[in-house]
Amino acid sequence: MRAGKTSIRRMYYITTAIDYTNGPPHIGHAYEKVLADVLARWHRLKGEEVFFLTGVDQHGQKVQQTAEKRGITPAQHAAEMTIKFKELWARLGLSYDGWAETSDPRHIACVQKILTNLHDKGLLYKKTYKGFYSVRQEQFLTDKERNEEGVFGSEWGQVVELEEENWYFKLSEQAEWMRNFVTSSETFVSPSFRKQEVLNAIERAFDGDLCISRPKDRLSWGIEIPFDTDFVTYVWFDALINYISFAGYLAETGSNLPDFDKLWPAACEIIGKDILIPAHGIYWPAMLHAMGFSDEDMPGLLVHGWWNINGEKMSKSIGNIVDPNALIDAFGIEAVRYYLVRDIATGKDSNFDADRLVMLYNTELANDFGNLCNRSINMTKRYRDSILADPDTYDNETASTLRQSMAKTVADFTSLMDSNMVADALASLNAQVSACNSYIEQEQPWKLAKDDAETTHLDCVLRHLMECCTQLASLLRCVLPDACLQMLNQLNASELVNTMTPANMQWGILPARHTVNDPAPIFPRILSEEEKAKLAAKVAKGDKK
RNA sequence: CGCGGGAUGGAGCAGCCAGGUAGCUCGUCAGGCUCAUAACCUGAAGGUCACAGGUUCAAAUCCUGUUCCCGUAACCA
Repeated sequence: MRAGKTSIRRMYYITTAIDYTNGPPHIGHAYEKVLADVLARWHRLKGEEVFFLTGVDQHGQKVQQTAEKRGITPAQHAAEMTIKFKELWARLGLSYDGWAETSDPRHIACVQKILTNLHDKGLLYKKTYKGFYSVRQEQFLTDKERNEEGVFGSEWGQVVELEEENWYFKLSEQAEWMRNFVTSSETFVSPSFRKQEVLNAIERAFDGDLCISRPKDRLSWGIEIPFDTDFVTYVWFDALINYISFAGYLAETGSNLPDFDKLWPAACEIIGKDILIPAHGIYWPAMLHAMGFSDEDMPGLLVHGWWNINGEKMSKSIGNIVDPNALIDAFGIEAVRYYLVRDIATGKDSNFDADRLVMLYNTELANDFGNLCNRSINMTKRYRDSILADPDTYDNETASTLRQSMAKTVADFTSLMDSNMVADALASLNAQVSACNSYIEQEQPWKLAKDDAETTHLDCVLRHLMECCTQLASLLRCVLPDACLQMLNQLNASELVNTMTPANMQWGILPARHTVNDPAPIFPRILSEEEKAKLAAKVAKGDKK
């Protein structure tokens, strides 16, 4: 549909679901955004041009209701909640390039153009629906809502029979295309086990068409339907459109939005498993196809799992919502970012456990990686006045093995991150950290330092350690940007790795006579008072020995 | 009823798609080291891979059935 697209240099376009501004953000919101940020940073690290979009969904019934209860306007309530999201994202260091909020006039204009186009094509129609309506819940009820006696229970409050006109999107016309597309596409949904769910859902979803409007007297907080101004459009043609509206689709000149042809299709739309069906797996591609997008112009969906709390689903009614701000207050940003992508296999569910958060931070970051860098730099400082000798003056078996495993780590990390398997990528990195710590034990640099005959041997050991720390820190930057920058600064290597991508990362980043800066712990251990006391007791005991 | 996921040493997980000595982290125990954030390294104990059949020279992995756990259940126009 867009001739000459191949000549344009494509960017890596990554999006997240836009969060509903009914309530404040919880750990599930934070997970999705951190995952997106890590992947965005990874692709930037690879030298790709990246556009990372996230934002908020501000319209709808629940926002309007909550605002009414609070005695403020929906716009005010949405704006307040939006600030909470933005503040959290700033704390977590999210590097998004675009911000999508559905009350943005540019988005509204795009939605209205799309609706007009579809209306002109005859893909939208108006029809009257008659049914039972719950005044309290403000929704129509189906037979499913009837209880065993076949009546609507008291939870629905007053139920009246009501007749209402609305606009519909001819979803059913897309069924055959959907079936073919989802069956044949290798990239539309990942992980692959989700594809079967979408296929199963297609058979059920296309019985009828999709209602896309609400009369204004029932819902005013939304985008007005341009050709029938008594109605606003309802959720699908509002929220889902953000992925293209903020990427510059049908944008006016001077709108300050990106060049759509460079971005689309999105390489990675990150969503939770709860909104795959029907919204993103069915409605979204059907909408795009109706708008004229071809198979090649469909986005790739990355469907992530959920954090459960003590084996239970996180929910307001159970009252087990985990507040990301409180977590950051208690454990710091590095620990939270690390945990959220380390302790869950992308796509699967995991159980949230603050003890594991602390454990993973203390062991993998503080004890293993942080301590490796610290002890290595410290030895360089102590034994060599912080100056590395020329390379190639000495070599041995252990050094050669370490170089090989370092190269393999870069390759493994790359292929795992490219498959969005962040937890596994971090595991491969940790394996190399262990190899480095093991290398130190084997070589015992503190002994080499006492032996004049081992001068070049010691130089070799220190150089290998510094080089590994530099490479490891530069890879880990996508997960822990601030901490790794500090580490690279201690290594005096932040400039040296700036232009480096994993693909051209080779042994020998640090030049001859490279000088490192003074070491300082970057990942201080998280200890409770009780643990501190325990450690002190252990030490006292050890001293007596 | 349907659909999806899961059941692997004390805990949490990977491996299963493309069968071939059961792996990782934490915990436990025993050693070692002293450069380091009282961190690090080595070794050991601990599993009939939910159960029952089948295919195969060979099954955690493929097939069939069973049990248990979790999620979801469209069409709420």
